[in-house]
Amino acid sequence: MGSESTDLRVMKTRAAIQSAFLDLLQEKSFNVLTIKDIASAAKIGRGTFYLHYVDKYELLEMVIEKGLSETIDHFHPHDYFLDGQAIPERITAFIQSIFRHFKKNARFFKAMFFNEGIPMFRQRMQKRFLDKFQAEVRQLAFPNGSVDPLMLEILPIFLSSAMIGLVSWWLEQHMRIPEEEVAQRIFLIFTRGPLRALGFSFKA
Amino acid sequence: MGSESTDLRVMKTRAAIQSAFLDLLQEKSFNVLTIKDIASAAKIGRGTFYLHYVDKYELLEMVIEKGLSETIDHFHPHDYFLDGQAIPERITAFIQSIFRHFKKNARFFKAMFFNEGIPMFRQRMQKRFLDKFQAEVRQLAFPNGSVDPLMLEILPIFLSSAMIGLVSWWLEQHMRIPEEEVAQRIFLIFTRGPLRALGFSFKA
DNA sequence: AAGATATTGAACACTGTGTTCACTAATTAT
DNA sequence: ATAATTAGTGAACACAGTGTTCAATATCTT
Repeated sequence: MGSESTDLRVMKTRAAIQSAFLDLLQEKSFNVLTIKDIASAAKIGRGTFYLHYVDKYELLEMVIEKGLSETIDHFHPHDYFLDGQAIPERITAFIQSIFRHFKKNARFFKAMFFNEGIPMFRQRMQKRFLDKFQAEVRQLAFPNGSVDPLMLEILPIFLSSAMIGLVSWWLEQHMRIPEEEVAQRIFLIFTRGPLRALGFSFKA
Repeated sequence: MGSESTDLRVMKTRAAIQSAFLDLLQEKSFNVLTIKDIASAAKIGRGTFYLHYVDKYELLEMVIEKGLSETIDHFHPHDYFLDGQAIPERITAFIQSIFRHFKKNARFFKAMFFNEGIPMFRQRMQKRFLDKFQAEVRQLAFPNGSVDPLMLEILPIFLSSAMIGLVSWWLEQHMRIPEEEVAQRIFLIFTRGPLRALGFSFKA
């Protein structure tokens, strides 16, 4: 049951299971997927499935974990700031790289975002982003030295929720709009704020 | 099976089912909930459940629909703007009222946000917000007359994702922080933008 | 080539589903 | 109040999916 094994048969079987699983998730809700479905799509015996995973939830767990750790490595908030100044080119470059990563792994993310039965994927993904962010943000030199602690707590949640929502929308639209375009608008929202980005001013 | 019925027995039974259901969702994943669990918590026969709902998914559907339509009525974006100007007091008042609504219906929202097995709740809720927003935003008078269409598409998604994320975080923290405090920070983000809200400036 | 290990497929008990049916209880209409 | 109507009960049933076991077979490793 150990996740590592060099036996060819094991590797082939697991790859077949995971690939068949992702394919099935494009068409059919995770809720109604049966082990029989997965086994026959992967062309293995039903009993064989149980030699590798306790149940379909563990399989999902493994697939998610793999997908998320690959994703999180693209994320280095620390690089986008220098001495309390944001570096615009790096920020837009980062936003674009995020979108490209999602495009490259669209099969995985479409399954995760849009399959009706996947539990808590957004939350899990967000948690991973937040953890990484927290770890890196402590090393940041802040302007003025002191920052409002509540703002420091709220903002990462605000931003990660917003970004995950946007990426999900973009995938849902089949990546219709070039990532450069989207990234540019996001940058505007970041720098000017949502209201001004739409052209609003404020009443005194 | 019609959703409306004035028969006392029917109303009592349905109320018992829905309340037991929400209670169970606080402790146990929707995935592993059985009709038997629900029936015995609601103190009805298992067969009786099927007189009212096709399966547990339809029950969930009904409960969600009820919760969301009550929520969406608290939302009147149209009121927060006047002739291309945002009205600060109204915006903060609105943000606070959102948080209060979630506090008042915490049993429902905790189940929906944090129960492992609820499928796609965030997405569904977001869609309802977006639809309402779209319907109202057309009536808005925009500054300069013309607005970047892509920005107009992206921003509602950005904001609704962010807000849903924040509310969910706030509930998860057991509403530790007064809604006035949170609303004030959100207002800052809206007006100054995320980066400036943290005190960053920009390199040319 | 021999030994080790993974896969197979059939069988098994078990749990939950969704339906039916005759019976009883509660509600509504007269 | 009583009759007519409708809802709830509880037991039985067939069915589908689960997770396990076991001897036989296939495939890898050394």
